[in-house]
Amino acid sequence: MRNMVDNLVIVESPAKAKTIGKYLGKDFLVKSSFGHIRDLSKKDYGIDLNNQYQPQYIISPDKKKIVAELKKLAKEAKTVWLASDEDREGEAIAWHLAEVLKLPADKTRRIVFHEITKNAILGAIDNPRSVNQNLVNAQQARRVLDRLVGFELSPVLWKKVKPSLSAGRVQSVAVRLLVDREREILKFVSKESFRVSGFFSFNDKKGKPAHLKSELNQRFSSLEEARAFIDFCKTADFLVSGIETKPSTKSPAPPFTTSTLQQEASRKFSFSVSQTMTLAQHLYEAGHITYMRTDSVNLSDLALNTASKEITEEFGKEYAKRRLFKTKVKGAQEAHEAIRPSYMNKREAGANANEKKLYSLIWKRAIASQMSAARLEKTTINISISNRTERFLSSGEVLLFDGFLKVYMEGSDEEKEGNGNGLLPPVTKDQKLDIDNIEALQRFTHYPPRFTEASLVKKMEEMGIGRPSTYAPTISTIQNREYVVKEDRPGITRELKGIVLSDGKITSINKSEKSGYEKSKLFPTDIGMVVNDFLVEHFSNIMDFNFTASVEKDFDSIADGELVWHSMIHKFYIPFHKKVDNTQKNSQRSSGERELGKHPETGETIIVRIGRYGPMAQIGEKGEDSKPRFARLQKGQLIETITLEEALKLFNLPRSLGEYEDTELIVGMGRFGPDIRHKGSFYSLKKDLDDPMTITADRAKELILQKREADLKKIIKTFDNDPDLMVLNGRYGPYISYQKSNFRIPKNTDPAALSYEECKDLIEKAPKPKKKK
DNA sequence: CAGTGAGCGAGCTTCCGCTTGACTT
Repeated sequence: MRNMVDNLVIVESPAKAKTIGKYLGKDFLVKSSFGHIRDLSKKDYGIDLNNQYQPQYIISPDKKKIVAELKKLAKEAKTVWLASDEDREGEAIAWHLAEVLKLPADKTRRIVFHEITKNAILGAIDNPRSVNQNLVNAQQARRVLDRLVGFELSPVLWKKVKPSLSAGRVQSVAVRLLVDREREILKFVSKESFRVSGFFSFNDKKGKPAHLKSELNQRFSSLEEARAFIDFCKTADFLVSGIETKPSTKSPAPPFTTSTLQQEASRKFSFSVSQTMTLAQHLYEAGHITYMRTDSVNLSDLALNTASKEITEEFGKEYAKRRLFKTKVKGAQEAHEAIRPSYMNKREAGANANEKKLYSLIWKRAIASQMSAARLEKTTINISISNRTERFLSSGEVLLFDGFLKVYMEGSDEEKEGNGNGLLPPVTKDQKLDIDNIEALQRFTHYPPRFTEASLVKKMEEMGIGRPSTYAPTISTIQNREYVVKEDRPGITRELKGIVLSDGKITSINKSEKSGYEKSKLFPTDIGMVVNDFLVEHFSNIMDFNFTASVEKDFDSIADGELVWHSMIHKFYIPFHKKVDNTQKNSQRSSGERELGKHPETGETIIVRIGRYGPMAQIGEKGEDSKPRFARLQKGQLIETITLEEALKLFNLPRSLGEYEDTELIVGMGRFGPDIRHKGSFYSLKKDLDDPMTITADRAKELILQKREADLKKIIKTFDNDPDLMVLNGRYGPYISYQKSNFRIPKNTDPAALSYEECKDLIEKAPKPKKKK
């Protein structure tokens, strides 16, 4: 048995516990609580509405074991150090620990540190305090408010829209951002203009021919205007009227926070936010990086010093520059450092290719943040046109000193357009220029971009909605609820009108551009839109983008001891609950129903709406002797935008493709999208490849044969005496399939060698399936 | 899991923020 240890330190994360344990030595035992240990009970909201909103806490089931262990250790220890994070949630964790472990005040110390360095931790031990009850109360208010909002709003949706839906302070506003943006895009009308580019030639001082590319400082709104201008150019003189050089500098971005890491990993590697977090978690647990859920851009002195040393050694003294960054984010709590390598001189780490990529990104960003600014020189050449006020401009940028750009350049969400980089040819002032050609080309304004997971996180962070620990889960939730889908969508190729002046003649040119291609973008669904509109109509205060900011102000007042937390909740809850009640009783069911028009032949009304199984179109109504007909909407079609013609087409399904193997082949829209039905089996069409409206019988047969072959490959073993039992190969390896249920095979078992009896035995002994939808 | 588009009515769903694994078919 181990000797009792005098000092028990409790932190939130086990990886942190390990590191701190090393710094504190053998008089201290460092353990972790694995985050919160208690939460509100789910019964009756877990809140006593008649008694000042008293929270009803229960130990979370998955924390029972750790709580029992901590209880025992706390009893044995002389002093218990509560070292959870220094923010609202961390303070609450410390308080819950003190309550649950029944810690007497005289043997309990609350300590905090923002960085995991020996000095910071020893300093914290020297400066203990007690639990700050005001801050705890601010957290309780936050928790109770979120529970009340979520658990009162969601049931309204179950009744008025669809079961199992959800609403909440954070997720509903996230969806609203997407719906609002989608509507902006839907009503967007792109404007055309004509951009004029001039290509000139001249002989430089040595008489060598050189070329200069430039752009007119004005666009024309029609091809006619552009043509008139270019026509004028035929006889005009072009002269370099000015050369302007301006020095400029570019400074590095701050080191990563959770949100900026997610954005960069998305831009540079196309990682989803949850993928980024999983990789970062691994790097953290392996000791390669600091904590990955943070809103701070701060670096410890130790990190600053080692970064400076690394930069000086690697690139030279002139590349190092100590920089301190300040957060600009609303409501940042800054309990940790920025995300950085644990050891700044370690250039590579990670167990696989993706971890290595992410680590390298973190290293570059952290190192770059401590490097000198890049120095540039930007040159603009002005080209005047005789008797015209317009000018052609040509610009170039020369890098004088690369500075931080030597290691890292931040990505951008905006697509870049045009020239403006690189060296310019050696023109001199008053140089006369000859026309190579002058071209006018149609341009179209583009609608605002749809959100990616990462750009949505960025927006949420800017608005102070959600926390580093919840960005990824929130993004998952709104997709799981099917408020939003992440998809690629093909764009269109657009023909561009244009003319070109060359050799004194103007001719038409044909060019085209790809437009509107969307890669891994978030699209709101019909359900998302209907739920959003319902909530905006009935609960405009919760859906207001400033709701979180305004309650955060109240939480701050509670933390400062200026506001009693349950009074704040009461003031919110009374009118809110009244609205909930009123909406439950009086509001209409909401299905997003929209009338598209009448059937061209029968005159029946055609509507689209959300039905029990999702968005659908309906012809006619239920009457004494009339039965309505139904059809599912296809992927990418929205209730809000579908046309009568498109809706009518949906009723062409299911359709017959003739006979195959003496049985009819039918293509239709099934629960999982378009499919082929044949002999009681279903064969999914390949998305983006097959169109149910046009698919041929030959292609259908091909799909059937492919599926049959794939199924055959899945079979490892069958048994003649019992066709229900099979050993199959699945996504997670071999498994046993029996009467539509699946069973695991223990590791180190050869699936092909299993006998019938062994299989039956495994089925018998299998643990009962857990409840799942 | 492969239809259907409403209905007996029981029993369930749901929030946000802290943390990690466990484990899927």
